[in-house]
Amino acid sequence: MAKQFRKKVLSREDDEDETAQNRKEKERGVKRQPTSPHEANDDDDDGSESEQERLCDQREREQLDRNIRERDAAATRKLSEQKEAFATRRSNIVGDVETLRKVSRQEYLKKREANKLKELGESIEDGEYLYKGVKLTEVEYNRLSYEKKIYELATKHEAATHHDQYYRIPEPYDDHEGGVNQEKRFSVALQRCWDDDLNGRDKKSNQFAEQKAWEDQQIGKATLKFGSKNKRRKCDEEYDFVFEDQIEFVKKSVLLEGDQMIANGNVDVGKVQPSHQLDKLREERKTLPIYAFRERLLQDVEKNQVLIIVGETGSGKTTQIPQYLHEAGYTKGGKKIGCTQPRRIAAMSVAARVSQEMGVKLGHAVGYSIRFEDCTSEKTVLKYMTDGMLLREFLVEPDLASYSVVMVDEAHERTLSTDVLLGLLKDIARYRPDLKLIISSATLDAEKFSDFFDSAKILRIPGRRYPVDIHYMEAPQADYLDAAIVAALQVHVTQPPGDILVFLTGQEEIETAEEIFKHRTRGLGTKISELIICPIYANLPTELQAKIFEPTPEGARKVVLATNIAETSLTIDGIKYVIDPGFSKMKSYNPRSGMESLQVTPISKASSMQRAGRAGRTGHGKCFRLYTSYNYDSDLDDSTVPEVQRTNLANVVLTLKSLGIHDLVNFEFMDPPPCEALLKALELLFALGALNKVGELTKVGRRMAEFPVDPMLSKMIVASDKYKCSDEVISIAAMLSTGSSIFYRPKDKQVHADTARLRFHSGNVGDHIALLKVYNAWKEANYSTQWCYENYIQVRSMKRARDIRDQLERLLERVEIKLSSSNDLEAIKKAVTSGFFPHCSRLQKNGSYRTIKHPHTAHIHPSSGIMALEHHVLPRCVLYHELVLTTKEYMRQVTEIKPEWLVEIAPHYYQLNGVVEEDYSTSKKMPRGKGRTSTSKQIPNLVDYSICV
DNA sequence: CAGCTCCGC
Repeated sequence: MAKQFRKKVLSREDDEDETAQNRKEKERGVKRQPTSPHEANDDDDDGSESEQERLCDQREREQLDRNIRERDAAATRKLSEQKEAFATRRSNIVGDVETLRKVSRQEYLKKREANKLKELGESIEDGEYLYKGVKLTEVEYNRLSYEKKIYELATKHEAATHHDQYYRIPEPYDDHEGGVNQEKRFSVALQRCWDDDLNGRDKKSNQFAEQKAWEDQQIGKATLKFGSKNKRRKCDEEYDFVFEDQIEFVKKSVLLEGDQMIANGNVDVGKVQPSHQLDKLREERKTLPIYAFRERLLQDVEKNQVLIIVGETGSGKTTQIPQYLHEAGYTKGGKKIGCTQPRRIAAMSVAARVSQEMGVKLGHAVGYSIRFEDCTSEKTVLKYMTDGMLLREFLVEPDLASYSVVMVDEAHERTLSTDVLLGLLKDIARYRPDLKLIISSATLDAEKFSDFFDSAKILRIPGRRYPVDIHYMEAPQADYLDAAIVAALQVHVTQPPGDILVFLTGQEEIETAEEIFKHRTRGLGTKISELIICPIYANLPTELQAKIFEPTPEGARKVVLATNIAETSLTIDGIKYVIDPGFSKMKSYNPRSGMESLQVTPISKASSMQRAGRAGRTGHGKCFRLYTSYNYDSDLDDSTVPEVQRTNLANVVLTLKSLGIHDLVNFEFMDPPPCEALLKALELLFALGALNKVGELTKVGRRMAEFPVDPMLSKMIVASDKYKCSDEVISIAAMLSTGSSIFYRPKDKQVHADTARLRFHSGNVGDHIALLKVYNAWKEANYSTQWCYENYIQVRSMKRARDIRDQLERLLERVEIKLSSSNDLEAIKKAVTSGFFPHCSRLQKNGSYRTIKHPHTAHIHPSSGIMALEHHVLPRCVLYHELVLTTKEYMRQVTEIKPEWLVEIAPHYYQLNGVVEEDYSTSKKMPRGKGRTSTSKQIPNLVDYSICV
C-alpha cells in the first residue's frame, strides 16, 4: 500500500487534470508517448539492457529528486493553506461519520467492511475512489492523500524541532531525597499485593514460621541438587578457565540517543529548598522532561480525539499527563480520567505517587482499581487501573460515559486485554466525539498505533535514560547457559563495579546456573571479589525475592539471575551490565487441537532492546548479547507476536459478545487473531450454551460473562445451580484458576510431599475433588499457614484461591444463584462435567488416552493423583482441565467420569457428531449405518463412544 | 513416570 501511495504522489504533475487524463487514456488502452523516464519505465515491459537500465535509473533518480524538491518547495510555501484544506476535508469526513453514527452498529460495520478494501486508494472499476466511505474523484483523492502526507510530515518535523529546543534533563526524582525510593516502593507494593496483611486473617507469627520454613526448603533444595547437576557440567577442575576460556565480544552499537541527553542532563537544575514537602514535590514535577511539553500536549489533546504519546522511560508521562488534564479541566462535571496499566503493582504505585504529588489522600481524588482491591470513591477523578479492570467496566458501562479521557499506558506491551481494549476504545470513540484517547507506546510501534487510530497525531517526549553499549559475540556459542555464566564471570573480573543481570528462561535453568556459579566461584577464593547470586522468578517465595533489592555491599558484586520477570515487571537498581542469551519461554496455542505449549524461543528485537535498556537505568551501562550481530539482524523478529494471536480466545469472545459486538471477524483488532482461533472460541461457547445458533448471547452466556474466569469454569459455576452444590464448585473453580502450583514438592522431601498429597486423593476421587478437599481442609484449619507447610501446600496459591473464591461468592448473588452445599460427590462431578465436557478423553488399548472431540492422543500428567495411587487402574473415561505439551502431550487435573454423564449433560455435543461437523457436513439426517462408515474416520465421537459404553 | 515464561479479570 505504501509503495502504491508513494507512486501516486510522485507521479502527480503540477496539473492534476492532465494526470487524470493520462490515466484515463491508459485505462482505455491508448498507448501514448512517454513524457518522462519515470513513466516510460512504468509502461515498458520488455527487459532492457543493464546499461540502459543504469541510465534510466540515473535519469529516474534525477527526475525523482527534482520531483521531491518541487514538492518540498510547494509544501513549505503552501503549508498553511494545505493544512486548512486538510482540515476542511477532515471535517467533511467527520460529517460523514456523523451520519453513519445514526446507522446501527451492524450496518455500519457491514458498510465499513465493504469499504475496507477500497480505503486509501484501491480504485474501483469506473475510476472512482473511496476514502472512509466518501466518494472522491481521482483528483480529489490525490490531493487528499498528498495533503495528508504533508500534514504528517509537518507534524513530525514540528515534533523533532521541539524536541531539541525545549529539552533539558533534570534530576531524577526517584533518587531525590525524600522522593520515591524504588526499593521501598516495590516492597510496599509487594506486601499489599501478595502478603495479604490488609485482610489481617493471618497471625504474624505464623507468617514468620512459614517464611523460615520456605527459606530452609529453598536452601535445602539448592544444596541437595548440587551433587547430581555438576556432573553434567563438568567444571570441577577448571577453576581458572574463567581467564582462559573467554568469549570475544564486539562492540557494535550504542543504544539510544542517550549520550546527548545525558550530556545535557548534567546541567545543574538548581537545588530546590522547599519548606514544605508538597512544594518540593511540585518543584520536582517541573523537572520532568514532560513538563516542557505541557502546553503542547494540552493543545494536542484538545484538537485531536486520539493522541499517541511516545514517552520513553523516565519521561514522567504516566504520573504527569493525567494531572495536566485534570488541571486543564477535563474532570469537570463529574467526569473521570482513566489510566490503564498492564500490571497491578504499577497501577498501585503510580496512584500512590500521584496522590502524594497532588497532596490528597489515596482513594479520594486519586485512586486505583485492581482486582480484589478497589481503592476509589465517588470523588475520584484520576483513576489508575489495570487494563483488565477497565475491560470489566465496559460490561457495566459500555460507552464509558463517566470518563472524559482514557489513557492506555504501556500499550506497546500488547497484552491480551490491551489489545481488546484498543479495539473497543476505537469503536466507542466513534460514538463519543467528546471522549479523548491517549495511547502511550514505545518508539518502534508508534506508527502502527497511529495507523490503527486513523493517522492519529504522534507526540514524542524524550525520556531520561543513559546510553547502553551493546556487545555482540563474535562467533555463535552452542550452550547459552554456559556462555552466560562465563560471560558473567568475565564481566566480574574485567569490568568496573556494577551489578549484573542475566536473563534466563525458567526456574530450573536459574537453579542450575546458581549452582554452577557457586561452584565455580568457590575455588577462586580471594582471586576475585565476592559475587552474590540472586535468583528471581515469579514462583520464588516473596521473602527470597526481596533479596534482589538489598543494596550490594562494598567491594562485592551482585549477579541477578532472572526470568523475563525482570524485563518489564520489576526494575532493579544498580544494574550496569546485562547479559542476554536471547531466549525466553513463550506460550503458544494451537487453535486446531486446543493445545497450549510452553517452549523456549528466541526473543524479538523489541524485547532484546528492552533487556538492554535495563542496563541504563542508573548510569552508563553495557549489554552483552550472546549471539552475533548477524543473528540479531537476520534471525530475530522485529517484535514479539502479540498475545491475541497465540492464546485461547474463548474468554475474549465471551466478553465481546456480552458487550453486544456481534460481528467478531470485523472487530478491529490491531493484529487480528487467526480466524481459526475465533471459530474455535465460538464453537466452544456454542457448545457450552453461551451462544445460540445465530451466535447471540444466551441467558447462560450472560451469567457466565459475569465471572472473571475462563468460560468453561464459569459454565461449571452456572451449572452448579442445578446440582445444588455451588459452594463446592466455586471452591474448585477458584483452585483451578490459581494455576497448577498448589502442591509443593521439594526435591529432598518428595516422599513426604507425595504421601501428604495422597491423603487428599483418598477414595480415588480425582484431582478436582482433591482440590476441593484441600481447600476445605485449609478452611477448617482456619486458613493456617502452618497447616499449609505441614501438608506441602503453597500458601500463596491458597491465599489467591481464597480471594478468588470470595469474589466468585459475591458474584453468585448477582446472577441469582443460591449458595448451596452438597455432600454428593457425583453431583459435584456432574457440575464440573457440564463445564468441561469438551475436555474428555477415552482410554485406548495401548494405555494412552484419546480426546473424544478431536482425535488426539494424550497422557495423564504424572502429577495427577490418579497416577500417584500405588496400584492405579487407568480409568476408561476422564475429564481434564487442560492439555499441555511438554515432553509429551499431557492432561493436567484429571477426574474420572462416567461416560453416561456426557450424553446426559451434553446431548447436543455427544449425540450429534460434534458441533462444527454437524453444521458443515452432516446437516441432513443420515441413515445410521451409512453415517457410521463415512464419518467414523474423521469424527469418531459417537462411534467410539458407543463402543466405549 | 514430569515441571512452573509472565501478566490479568
